[in-house]
Amino acid sequence: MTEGLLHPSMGLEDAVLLRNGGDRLRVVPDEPRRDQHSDAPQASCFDLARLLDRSSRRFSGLISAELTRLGVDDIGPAQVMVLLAIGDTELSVGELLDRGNYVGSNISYYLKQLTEGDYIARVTSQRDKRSARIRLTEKGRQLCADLKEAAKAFERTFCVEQDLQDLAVAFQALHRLELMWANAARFGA
Amino acid sequence: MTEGLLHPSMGLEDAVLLRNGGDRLRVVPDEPRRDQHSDAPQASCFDLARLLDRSSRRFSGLISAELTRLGVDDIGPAQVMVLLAIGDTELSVGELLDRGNYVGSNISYYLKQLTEGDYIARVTSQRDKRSARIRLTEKGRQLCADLKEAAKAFERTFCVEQDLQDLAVAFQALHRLELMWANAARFGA
DNA sequence: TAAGTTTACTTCAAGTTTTGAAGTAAATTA
DNA sequence: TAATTTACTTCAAAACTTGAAGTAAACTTA
Repeated sequence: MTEGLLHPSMGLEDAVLLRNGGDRLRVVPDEPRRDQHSDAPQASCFDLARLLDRSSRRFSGLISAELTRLGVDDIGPAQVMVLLAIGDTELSVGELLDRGNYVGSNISYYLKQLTEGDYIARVTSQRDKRSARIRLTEKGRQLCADLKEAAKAFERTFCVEQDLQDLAVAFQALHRLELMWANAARFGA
Repeated sequence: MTEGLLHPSMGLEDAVLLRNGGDRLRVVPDEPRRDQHSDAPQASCFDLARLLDRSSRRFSGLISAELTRLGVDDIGPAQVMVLLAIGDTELSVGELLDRGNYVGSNISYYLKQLTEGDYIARVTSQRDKRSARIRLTEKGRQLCADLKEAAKAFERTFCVEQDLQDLAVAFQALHRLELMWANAARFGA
């Protein structure tokens, strides 16, 4: 049933992607090119950007729904992303900033809410008293665990092996693109 | 309790992804396993979501910078996404809604600004007078063209072949994941 | 070591964007 | 012809983002 929803024709003609020693996927042309019409629409970086945008919105929607189901109503998907970014580590605001490419004042705003909601705990670092150290509270950890459980349940129900692999593939490729965009930002495109 | 953001249970070890007749990429095991250390970080869907988020922000930043460079200051990256979503076609608000998975009132808001800035033209459909038909004006088309030119210039300068392939790969895989999330939303995960 | 600079944040006040609950008007259906 | 549905738009409140201060600790330098 998924098949019907997939829209056909998109660049990237038949190809073989193979993972080499390091951590890159390579696309190599498939033996005898079957479709010569390379007018197959090639995804531009704008197409990807729109897809990123749309996917984010979609995913946020899912998280929102799950939060509602869990009876959490003092934080939204954006704050959840921050929780997930923190994960099991204890880190400084600065590190968190880097992790999510956030703006400082913005993270401060989120952290305030998360602290008020008791999802995270902050202590002033002893080493450097300017720096705040952040970590999840039990409540925060629990919420993350619940969400992960929901995600797993969802995967078990709806995902085929293929989907999980798509996830890995998308992650890898996107990760590298992001690094490139980061460089672009540094150099001033 | 919580086992971190990376859950270590998904096997994209050495593998070959190949595109079959339809439009799916498949992963098949690679001959002699080269890297045994499968501690290669495994991405969960939350990791991907965060990456999506971060990448979007990054890309928005680039667009903002480019808009500034072009002297455009009446619209931002979000509006640009809408312009790009419209592209060369003439479509109704409803179609646009689907394209970007937007919320109705939200698109209305964007369209208002884009109309005021003379980037798009809207005419009431003759067939169905409730429906507005949208298309880019010359100004809108020009802006899109300028941005695409900038993107190409950027690609020429910074991208290696690999990057372009990452783009295609990320697009494909993410596209399918998005469809899955869309289904999840329909079925109520 | 006093003075200046940088770092690591936080706060605040404007904006901007998003949401959701109406509202409007044209099409459809009963 | 009276509901109902569809295709939007509007509005106001909430959420979010930005950028310009502000604070205080750490570091540099004269």
